[in-house]
Amino acid sequence: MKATIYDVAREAGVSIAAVSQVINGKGKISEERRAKITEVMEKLGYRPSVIAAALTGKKTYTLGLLVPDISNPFFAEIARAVEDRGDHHGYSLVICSTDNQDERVERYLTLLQQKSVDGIIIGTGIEDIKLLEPIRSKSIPVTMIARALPGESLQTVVVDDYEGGRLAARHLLGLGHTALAVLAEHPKVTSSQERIRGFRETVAEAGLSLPDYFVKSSGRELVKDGKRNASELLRYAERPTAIFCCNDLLAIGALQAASELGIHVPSELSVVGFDNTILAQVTVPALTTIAQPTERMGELAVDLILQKNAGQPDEPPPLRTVLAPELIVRQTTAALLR
Amino acid sequence: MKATIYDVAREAGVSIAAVSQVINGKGKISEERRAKITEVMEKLGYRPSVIAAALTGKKTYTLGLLVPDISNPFFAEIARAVEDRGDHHGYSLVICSTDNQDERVERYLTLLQQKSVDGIIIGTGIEDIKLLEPIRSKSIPVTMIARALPGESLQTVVVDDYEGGRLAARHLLGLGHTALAVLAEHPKVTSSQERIRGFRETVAEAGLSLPDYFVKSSGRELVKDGKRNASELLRYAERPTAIFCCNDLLAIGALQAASELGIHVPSELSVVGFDNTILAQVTVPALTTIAQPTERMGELAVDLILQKNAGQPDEPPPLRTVLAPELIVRQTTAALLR
DNA sequence: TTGAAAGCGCTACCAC
DNA sequence: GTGGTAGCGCTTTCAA
Repeated sequence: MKATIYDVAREAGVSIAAVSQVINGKGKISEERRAKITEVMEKLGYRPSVIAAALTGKKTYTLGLLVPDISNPFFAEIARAVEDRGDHHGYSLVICSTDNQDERVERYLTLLQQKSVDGIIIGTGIEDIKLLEPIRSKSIPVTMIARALPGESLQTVVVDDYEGGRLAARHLLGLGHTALAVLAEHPKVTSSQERIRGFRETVAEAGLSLPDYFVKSSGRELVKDGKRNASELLRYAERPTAIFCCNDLLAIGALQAASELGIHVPSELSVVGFDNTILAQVTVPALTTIAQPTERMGELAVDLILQKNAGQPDEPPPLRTVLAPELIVRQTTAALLR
Repeated sequence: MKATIYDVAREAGVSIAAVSQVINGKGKISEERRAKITEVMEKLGYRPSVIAAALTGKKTYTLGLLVPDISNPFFAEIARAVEDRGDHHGYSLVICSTDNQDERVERYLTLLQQKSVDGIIIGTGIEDIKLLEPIRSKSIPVTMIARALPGESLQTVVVDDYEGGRLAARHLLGLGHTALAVLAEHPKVTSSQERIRGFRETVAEAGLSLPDYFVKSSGRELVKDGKRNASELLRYAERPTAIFCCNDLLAIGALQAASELGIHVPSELSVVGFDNTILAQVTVPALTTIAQPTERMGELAVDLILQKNAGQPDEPPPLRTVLAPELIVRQTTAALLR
């Protein structure tokens, strides 16, 4: 049986109030009693119930994290970063894979609310912003991570997707490519849209264009869809010499398509990914990609939601924190041979 | 402000007991009152507090999952499987990355206990079995997944690691390899030990031996350590023609080492991984590996811990469920050329 | 059918 | 310093 605060009090011959005091290290107790109580707690293997404490208004020390899919390497990394920082502050993490379905987002949101989590970090897209209404009105802190919600005034921690797209474009342009294509995620994924916007504008600035038929969207099966779409692109009479993929999974698909079609990477085709997941390090050739500072993002998101702005304790936290992406040049990009 | 059961009761002009009844769909209430109460709940956006309900002896509908590292693709997949099955039964999942450190295991275990989770699924190794004592004595259901604890009478769901090792050995032997080496995980990882045992015995049955200097253990940096160890192996005057790696990450390291040394895979070196994570599909050449049925494992572990043996409701659940591994032949293994 | 009331384990306030 | 006690939100008898 689990020991309760009453068991400890009785065994130590004191009141539960006294026990509560030593649990929370507050109030005044004689050293003697404190020692006695501590000893009894030890002996009984007593662990205060977070549930009961939470009911009296204290926190649950639990955070919720919504991601599209925890088995997606990028989000697994985000989750790890969030978990670590949460743990650092004494919080644990409830994981919720939404598969990008609003219906699941809604379910999880009310579930987390019912469980009285102290905050919810959202790293998944939400189509219908109204879904957030219920939890906002219950004043549960919410922070977005790796995904921005257009027009919403939510705290957000993202990488500069637009700039990431620009980095990719500049890199490819610098290598002499002029026939550029893009493998996008599902059209509703905002980060993907931004990356493409940055890419497209940079390409335009170079006096080139990115025709619509050179931009392919994917569904849920990232690798497979990426492969299929890349395959299509590479079969055009005038095929692209470089493909910018909105994430590493899509890039893997592109690499597979190229390999299957006997198109050599990077001499005949350059491929750039996004996210710099572990996958980028294991492909051969190793994938050139745009890195997101996942660890930093996790830290910031957690600190923000817990209102632990270590830095300037008085300044109101920024509503939008945009981190710089970084181009990681590996082996899938090269100057165009002719 | 969050609405409570009192708010609903007052607003509907009934007692909280009545509200409680409609929440739980129990007891007898007139259709009229039920409708009225439901309406008020709706209007107030009322969501019963799981915390408060849990305090009265009901469940928390939360499960804990311990894994070495959620950012490791294999465990991310296990987590997804567990999450899905838990969700299926109405439970949410708290993730705990232990980094294989007993100290963290201990911390997380008491934390989960304090949060009154309804069960803990452990997918990480534990050196000191005594760590489980506290939670076992508090009678919190515990189930092991993907990892077995030697000599412990805990419900366990694992793949047949020994058989997995045999599969790998038979495959390699069948291809004509005689100079076999192994890339192991940390010596304390039991699943790794079993895989090697199966591998070694099968090799022995073929009249060959697996010298100790052909078996290398790794630390925490799987890919890096795998690369370093493989590099060493491949530099021996008499180098192995095939390497069995205890997981895909190590195999990636081996692939990188081979590539760096200009040793062609699979014509000069065959590599077999373990786990069949997404990584195995993205390497080039694609990795031959031993698959674990992660989805099924997640289902079983959750059903076991929740005691929902759909099958035979009366039979006591098996203490040890061993699932069959499967050899997935891709492109990193080939017959030995000479 | 319905509601009053006794907890569940803990915190916090208030008297002593 | 110390302990009594009123809740926190909900479930569950037990009378009415």
